[in-house]
Amino acid sequence: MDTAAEVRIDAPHRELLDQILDKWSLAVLNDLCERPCRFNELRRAIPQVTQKSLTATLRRLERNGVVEREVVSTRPVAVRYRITDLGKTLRHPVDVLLAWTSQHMPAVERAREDFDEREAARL
Amino acid sequence: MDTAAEVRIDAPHRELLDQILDKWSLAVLNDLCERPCRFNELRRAIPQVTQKSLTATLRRLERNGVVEREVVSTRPVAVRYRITDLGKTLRHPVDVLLAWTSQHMPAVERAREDFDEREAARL
DNA sequence: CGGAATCCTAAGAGATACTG
DNA sequence: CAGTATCTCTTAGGATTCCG
Repeated sequence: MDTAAEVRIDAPHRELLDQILDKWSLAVLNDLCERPCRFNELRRAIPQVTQKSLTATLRRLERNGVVEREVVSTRPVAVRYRITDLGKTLRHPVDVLLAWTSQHMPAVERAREDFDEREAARL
Repeated sequence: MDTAAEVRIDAPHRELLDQILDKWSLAVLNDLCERPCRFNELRRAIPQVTQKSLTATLRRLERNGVVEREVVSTRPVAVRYRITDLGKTLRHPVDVLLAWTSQHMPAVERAREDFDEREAARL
């Protein structure tokens, strides 16, 4: 795969990454990649998220076109969230990212210990 | 490339991503991938960053083992930041990410306009 | 069920001034 | 040069309550 070696990280790109890689978005996208989900279904799948944050995350993802919100007018209403075609294209970048964290987590943890140790010794 | 389809996004992975993909880290890593840089060199390369945020970013990256800090004891002191071998392995994931934003930015912007328009019409 | 509205706090960002 | 220290201020986020 040839990737650009000299990519500009300007404000728009930075903002987009912030909105798609933020605290809860990855978890939401991951779940929606497997299957469409109801609101409370997502809440249960991501136990630590608050209702407020989940709502905000879903709105943001919807606004950016990677998630779709479908209201089923039963009563009480059912709301179904699903990934869009655009959202599916995020799968690869996200997987590459998570593969990196999985693979290098041990090295990172060693680095942290070393750093903290040196820091402690310095005092 | 085979990437894991079912990766858990637990707290440690989330935290690591937060520390490496945060607001200024990508820009710093990008610059350090090209060449080692002095502190003020980085400041100039990333005009909007404040000294405080740049310091914090560099410390965080150093602690996670992706950036190295070398103090040259001249006077006044010179400090040289360089990417580590571990840091170099971030190049690919980051490039994939930036390739995604570059490629899909137009679609995202269209989605945003549609969303905002619908939002305005709803009121 | 799927939120919206409100209140609150804690972390981060900016600005400014100072230092080895 | 490369920071640290301090202060203020804004904002993201949690907890809680209420609603169609």
